Amino acid sequence: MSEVAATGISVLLVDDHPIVRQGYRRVLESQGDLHVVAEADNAADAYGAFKAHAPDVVVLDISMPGASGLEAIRNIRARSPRARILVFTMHNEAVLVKAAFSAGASGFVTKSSEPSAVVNAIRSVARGERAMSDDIAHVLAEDSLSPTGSVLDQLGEREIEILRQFAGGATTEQIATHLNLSVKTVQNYHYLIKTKTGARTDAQLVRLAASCGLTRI
Amino acid sequence: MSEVAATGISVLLVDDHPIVRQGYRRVLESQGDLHVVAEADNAADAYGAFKAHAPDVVVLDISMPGASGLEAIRNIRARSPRARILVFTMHNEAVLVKAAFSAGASGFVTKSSEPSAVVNAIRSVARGERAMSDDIAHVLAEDSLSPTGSVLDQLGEREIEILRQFAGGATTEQIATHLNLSVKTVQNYHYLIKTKTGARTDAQLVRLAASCGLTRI
DNA sequence: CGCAGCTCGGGCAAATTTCCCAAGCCGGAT
DNA sequence: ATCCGGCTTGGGAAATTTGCCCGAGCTGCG
Repeated sequence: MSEVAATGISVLLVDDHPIVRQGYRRVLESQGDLHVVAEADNAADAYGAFKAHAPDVVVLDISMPGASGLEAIRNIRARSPRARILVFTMHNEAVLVKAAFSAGASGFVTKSSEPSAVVNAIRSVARGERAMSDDIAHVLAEDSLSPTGSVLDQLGEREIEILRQFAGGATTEQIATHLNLSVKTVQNYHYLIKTKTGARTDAQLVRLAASCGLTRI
Repeated sequence: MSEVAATGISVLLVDDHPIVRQGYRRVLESQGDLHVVAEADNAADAYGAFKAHAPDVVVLDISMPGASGLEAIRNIRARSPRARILVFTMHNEAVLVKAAFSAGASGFVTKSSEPSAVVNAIRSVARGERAMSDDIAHVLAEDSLSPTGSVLDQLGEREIEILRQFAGGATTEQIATHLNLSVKTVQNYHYLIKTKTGARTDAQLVRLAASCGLTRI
């Protein structure tokens, strides 16, 4: 860590908005110990940039067009398990946070955070620690009744199938017919899936399903 | 206008993310002729800041919690018709663009734009010209040629705002609180939106919103 | 002026969601 | 073999939401 302080921390910035990247770059560079060595504007390029520059920390917005940011996390971590990834986004849904961590993220910071909190999170992640902003800790705490891992791992096969069809736009009756179940059973699954994933609304469920690749939009 | 060039252009930044504001500030200040004289993190404070600092240009993100950014535009313009407002957001829906201009915006630039395009737009707006980024011009052009308007064209401004928040994962109560409406009204809008768009389930609504660029997954 | 459209909300029956519960089944642990 | 735990399937009842109708205020427009 002392050598980290001496060398500084190299950062790969991944965000699809050029001016936002530029702004972050300036904020980070002004810190003295943070150096943006590369940028990427989509999930696909993120891994290439990671390979090429081996940054200490990847700062990435998971709400990007094209492939999900969660995919990018898995992609990078699968091939470089020591990668440190800090998710930096405006979303603060518990399901997303859990999905990001189980995909291999080291930290999760919202854009509502103070700049100082963001740079501190980058330093924490660079040291190998987990980091999250206060608001994220709060939503996780509220949510804190499912200690189990990946969002989809806690779902059974039937639940996943029903989630897929639901997120695809099917009505409860259609799902019941497709699967030869009673409407009541499908309703119960619907409820179960929501509680298991921590989604509070159907919209969050759809977003979750989409971010896990369960459905395409 | 020559005195504008001599004095520089004063800017009020309105965005709800502190670090994003800080980033923009640095990018703009680095131009030499642009000076950020004030910031606001919500629509309600925007007018107060405008009054206090009389900036040449207001740069404002319309996707903020609380009152709609469109409200803020109308608010400022109603009391200071000479105000120059540049909308700066990640959304690129034709309906939103048209709503912003008819609310009194002088320009509309997306965050996908190059930083140079953004600063040039600020300068154009400061000169009293209309400004928009290339992608916005493109969607407006497409929109004016399309015989069958977008699904979103049949929705009112409030409906679009509520659809955006809903698709983003907000609960009915959260939306009601954000927009200072009764829960009942939000429920009615929810229903209206469904019937107008023909969506049968909330999931279909989310997919529709996503495919129109109203929200991102 | 009148009409149309948007915004905002009340009302009320019907439907759905939210929880709690039970039973059958199956695989693994004891 | 037996028990435990998890998955699957559904019933039931209270709480909430939806579906649809309504009116009122406001604004812009012919």
